[in-house]
Amino acid sequence: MATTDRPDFAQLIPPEYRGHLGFLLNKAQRALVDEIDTALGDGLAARHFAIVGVLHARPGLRQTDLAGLIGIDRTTTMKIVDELEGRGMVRRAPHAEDRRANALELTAEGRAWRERVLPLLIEQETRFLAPLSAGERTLLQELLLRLVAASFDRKHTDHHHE
Amino acid sequence: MATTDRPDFAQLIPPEYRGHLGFLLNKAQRALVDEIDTALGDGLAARHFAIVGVLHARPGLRQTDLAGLIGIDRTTTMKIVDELEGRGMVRRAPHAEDRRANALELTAEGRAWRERVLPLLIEQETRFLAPLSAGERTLLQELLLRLVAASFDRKHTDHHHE
DNA sequence: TATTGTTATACTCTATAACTATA
DNA sequence: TATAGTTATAGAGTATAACAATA
Repeated sequence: MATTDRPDFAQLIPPEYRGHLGFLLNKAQRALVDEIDTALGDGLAARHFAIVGVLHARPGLRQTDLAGLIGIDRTTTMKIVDELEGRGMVRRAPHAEDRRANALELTAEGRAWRERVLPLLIEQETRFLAPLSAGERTLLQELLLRLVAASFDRKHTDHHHE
Repeated sequence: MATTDRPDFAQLIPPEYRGHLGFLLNKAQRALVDEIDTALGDGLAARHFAIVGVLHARPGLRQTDLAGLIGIDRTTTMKIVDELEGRGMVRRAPHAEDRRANALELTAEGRAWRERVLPLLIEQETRFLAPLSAGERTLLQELLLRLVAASFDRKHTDHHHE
């Protein structure tokens, strides 16, 4: 149904790994992110776009909240925000209610970059998902969402008796 | 259908990311690998088990072939094989037909470790996949396999005219 | 006391470059 | 010339520990 005029490239994957979930998740994730990073170019990566996307939806977010939202450490967030600020895409404004905190905002340039690369990323994701039908794409997303939500559950439900 | 006696933990995932494939793949992969690494303990990780599993199925494999099989660089393979050899689980035997090459083999201890941890890993994967029905698990695996195979295809089909 | 941003530091995973011994 | 293993090194990506300012 997909590339029937070619050899079956699933054969490139060793049989021992075809059912190995960790392997498949790892390869799928790296392939997608690598392709996105290549499409973005210019030293900017999927990670940068992720933050720009969040700030577009939630302007004024604190750095710590941003870190919690995307599930990485505050100090890791620092570095990415530094890079975005260095390119003039993000501004660290003083927070109105807490003088310790930064209120993160997109600059006009940050918004423009987002508008510019959004079609590229959609095209990239479309190409990556091309082997699946529309229904399968939705399904894949839903299945992954349930797995991730359950793992969040396990992690956040602190087992104090350990 | 899954944990109906609890709040919906999908809410922990920011709405901006619920449909973000890269985010979901990333979190799913890290959650699974982290849980496996914790279950294994003792400084051994999913990566070590992956190599032991391959050598169990294909004794006498060269290091370079092993690297190609699991899709990581030779030099990365070196380190993991070093660690396994240091624990007496893998032996670098001389290759019968090529004096440059190593023929990698599991030792008795390597086989014993594999037998010992295999149930742990199955239990871990079962727990991770618990939110999905049996049919959904098979489907997830199949969808991921098709995506990974297609990305291998794109990578191995060299575009000489670039 | 606790939290925000920050810095310094370290650890993991991965790859590139170059060496050596074979082929 | 090319390849297998190896070593040294460097780059991402991530986290922990500790500090100053503020809560």
